[in-house]
Amino acid sequence: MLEVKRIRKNRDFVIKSLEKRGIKDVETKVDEVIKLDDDRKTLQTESDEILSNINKASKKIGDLFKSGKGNEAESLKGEVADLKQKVGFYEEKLKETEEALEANLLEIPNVPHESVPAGVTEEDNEITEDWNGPLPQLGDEAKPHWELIEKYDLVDFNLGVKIAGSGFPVYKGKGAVLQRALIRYFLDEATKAGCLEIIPPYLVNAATARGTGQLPDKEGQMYHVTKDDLYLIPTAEVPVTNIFRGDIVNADELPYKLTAYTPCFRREAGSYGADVKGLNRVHQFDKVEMVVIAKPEDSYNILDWMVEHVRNLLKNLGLPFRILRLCGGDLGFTSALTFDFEVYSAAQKKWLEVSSVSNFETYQSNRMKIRYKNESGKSELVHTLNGSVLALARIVASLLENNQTESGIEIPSVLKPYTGFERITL
RNA sequence: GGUGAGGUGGGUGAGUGGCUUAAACCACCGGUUUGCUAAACCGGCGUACUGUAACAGGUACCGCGGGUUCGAAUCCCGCCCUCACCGCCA
Repeated sequence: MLEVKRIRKNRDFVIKSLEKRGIKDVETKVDEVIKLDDDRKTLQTESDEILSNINKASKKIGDLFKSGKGNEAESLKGEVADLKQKVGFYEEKLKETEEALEANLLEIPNVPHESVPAGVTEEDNEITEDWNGPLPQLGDEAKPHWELIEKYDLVDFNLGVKIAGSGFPVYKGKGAVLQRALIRYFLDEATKAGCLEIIPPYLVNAATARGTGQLPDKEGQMYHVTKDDLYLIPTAEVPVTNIFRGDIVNADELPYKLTAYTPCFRREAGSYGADVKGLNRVHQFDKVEMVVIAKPEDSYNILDWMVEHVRNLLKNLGLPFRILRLCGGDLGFTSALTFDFEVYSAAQKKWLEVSSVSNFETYQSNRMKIRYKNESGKSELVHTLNGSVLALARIVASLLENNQTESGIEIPSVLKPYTGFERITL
C-alpha cells in the first residue's frame, strides 16, 4: 500500500498520476486518507498525554505507599480510575480510525510511474519494442500446438482431467524433457546473471499472501487449502519476496537478486473459449521467476536490466517477441511500471504473454515492512521488483508452433545441451 | 496424532508485581592507547507512532489477544508458534 507520508507530501501529484489508471473518485479517496490520518494524529496525541498522566500517578502511588501515606494514595487511585475511563474512549476511537485508514489505503493502487501512458484497456498499451524481423511463415499444413502435442504425444490433457481436472496438463516423454530443459536453462541463465537460486514452499500462509498483495485483492485467483488455511502459490514472487517480510536488510548487501523455479497454481475462474485452448491458459504451469530487493535509487536501472535479461532469453530461443509498456488501466494494482513480453505463436497467429517485469517501488515493501538503513542511518523502505524469466507453458506453445517442420520440431540450439535431442520426431 | 518443555533486543541469556529506565556477555559502530594486527579501556548501539527547524520530550512494544491491579516481561484466561520424545512415514 502507499505510504501516507508520500500522499500527504505530494497530494496533487498522486491524484494526477492515479487518474491515469482511469479509476473514479481518486481525489475523494486520497482526501479521505489524509483526513483519517489527521484524526489519527490528534487521537494519538490525546491518548498519549492521558497515558503519560496515568504513568506518573501510578509511580506516585507507589511512592506514597512506601512512605506510609496510604490515605493520599487512595485518593489518587480515584483520579487514575477516571483517567483510565477517558483513555479507553480515545483508544477505541484511535483503533477505529487506524483500521479505517488502512482499509482506505488498501483500496488505492500504486502510483503509476511517470512513463506509464494513460489508458483503459490493453489496446492502450505502448509497444516499446516491436518485432522488426519477419514473422514465421508456416505452410498450410501447419498445426496449432494442441495438435502438435497430440501428434508427437508430448502432453496429455485428458489424462490431466482424469487425475485432477481440466487445465492440469500431463507432460510426457520428450514433452516432459523439453519442459525440464527450459527450466534448467532459465535457472542457469538467472544464476549466471548473479541471482541466488531458491526453492521456496509452494503453499503459503495468509500473512504471506497479504504481503505481496494477493490478499485481499486477488483471493479468488488462488487455490485455498481450508483445512490448514494455506494458499497454493500463483507465482514464486509470493514466497520469495516474503523471505524479507519485516526485515531491516543490510544496505551493503543490496540489491538482493533471487531466482526460483516453481509450479504456479491459478484458478482462472471465468476464463473460457480460445483463451484456454491447449497450453494458452492452464491451472498449473511452470515458471522461473526473478525477485529483486533494491535501494530506491537503483530500482529503475535494475528494471531495465531485468528487461534486458528477458530479451536475451527470447532472442536465444529464437522466438519473435515484442515488449509492451502497460498503460494505466492495464497496470497491476500493486505495480508502478510493468513491461510485458509477448511471443508470437505462428500457427495461432497470436501474441502470447510470457513475461511481466515490474517495479513495485515501495508498495509491497510498505505492506511487508522491508527496510534498509540509508547513509544517514534512517530506516527507509526498499523497492521490490520481479519478473518472469520465463513462464513455461506458453513458451512451449510458441516454440512448438514456430519450429515445426515436415520432419519434426526443431529444438533451439541453446536447449540442445539440456534436452539431449535435436528435434522431436514421430 | 500423543506427551512434555519453552517463546525476552542482532545472538546467548538474567529477570516471579513498583530502584527494570529490560541486567550481563557476545556481535556491531565510534574513540583512546598502539610499528601493524590484537588486547585493554571509554562511549554508543532496537522498532513504530507522536513531537521539534533540529534537539529535547511523550506513548507503545518482552510470541499474539484479552483480563486482574493504582501499577504487569512478571499473576490469570484464550490463541499461535517452536523444540524434544513417542507413533506413522518419503
